[in-house]
Amino acid sequence: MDAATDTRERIIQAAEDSLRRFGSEKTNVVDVARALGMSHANVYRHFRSKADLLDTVAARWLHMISDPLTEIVEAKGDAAGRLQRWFRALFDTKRRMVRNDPELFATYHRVAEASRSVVAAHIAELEGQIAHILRDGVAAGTFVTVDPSRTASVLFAATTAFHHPHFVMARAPDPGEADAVVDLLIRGLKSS
Amino acid sequence: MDAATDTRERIIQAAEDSLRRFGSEKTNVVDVARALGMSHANVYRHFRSKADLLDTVAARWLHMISDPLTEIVEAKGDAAGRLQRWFRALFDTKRRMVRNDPELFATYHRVAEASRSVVAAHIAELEGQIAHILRDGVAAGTFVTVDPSRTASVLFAATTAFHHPHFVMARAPDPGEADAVVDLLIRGLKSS
DNA sequence: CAAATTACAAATATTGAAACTTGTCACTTG
DNA sequence: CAAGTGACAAGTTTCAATATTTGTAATTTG
Repeated sequence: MDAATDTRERIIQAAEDSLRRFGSEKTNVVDVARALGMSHANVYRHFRSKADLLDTVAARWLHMISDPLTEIVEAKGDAAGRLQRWFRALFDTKRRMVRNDPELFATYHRVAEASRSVVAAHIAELEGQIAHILRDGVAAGTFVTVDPSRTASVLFAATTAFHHPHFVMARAPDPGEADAVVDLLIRGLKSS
Repeated sequence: MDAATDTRERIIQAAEDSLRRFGSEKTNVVDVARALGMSHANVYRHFRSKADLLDTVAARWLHMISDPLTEIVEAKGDAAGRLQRWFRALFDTKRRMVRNDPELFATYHRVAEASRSVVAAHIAELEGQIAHILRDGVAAGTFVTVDPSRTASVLFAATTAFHHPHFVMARAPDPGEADAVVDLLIRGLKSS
């Protein structure tokens, strides 16, 4: 890792610290720089803007959600079962994050919301994972799907109430109901 | 209609006027009273609090959404088709309201959000309507549902992205995708 | 006497001057 | 000369004083 990359990394971590300790409202470039003993102008040598820095932080946070799910996507065997496990894992991660530290979750949600393109990439990543499982299921004859990519976004939309931060924060969603929705959707995917 | 009921009605309408013209932030009891040429203390003879008045206004607005749907609920014939039409009508009403006057929709949404119990009653009303169609479908052998009431709330949750004000306001939902979700759910309801 | 009012306390919101934050640029340093 | 700094303009936020709003109670009116 060269010096510039290291400094960049330290700025990102200082920003994460600031978000964790003071929240998104009170996080500013001057304080992040001061925590590292550098001038705030130097931060602007490594990031084009405050938004650029926060986009980077948001992207990392969202990867903490999507990365562990790849294990389920790449597993072998029954596509329907994997789809069910994938959704359960997603819902469970969100619920756990909110329960562990609601403040921090709300902070990161606010930061992510401000980065429309970062969120779009995250959703594309998740829908890509669903599509992957669907393709397996279609190949194995489990699902009747014609267009896995389109169906992935249909499934993602149909489970909004159980993974969207807005709802996970407002009222911890009922896992039983989440299972019932996923079961109903999977039954639909299996039926001709 | 007696005099007290009439005054109550005029206050409700003045509050609606104020919300339409000035928004929820700038609507206050003093101005509503002034618009009617009465003292604000008199408003408190007819409503226990400002929240009570706004709850009443919110309930009316929500009834403009749920009431027209009863026609579909009470129609005869194919339950699956009625369920599809019911959801289409709901999504379409929301999308139309937002498109016609986004400001006013956002205003009423904010007012309704402040009245948790009024929103809960609205959701219960809508889920009751779905359950009614489901019972017809189960009776006719179209659906395999065991518990219409529970399944109604499952369907309502699975279509959140297409009827929840938050999403309808943020990005006008794609009607094609909404149809795809409802189709998939109905296929699930039909399959054993 | 039901409907409404005036007058008031407590909570909340507005406002504008002062302080802070973002972003840039010419300049310094190892 | 790549990495960093100090000083600054423009935009935004904060804070305390001021004003408004909510809700109550004693009193008036048709």
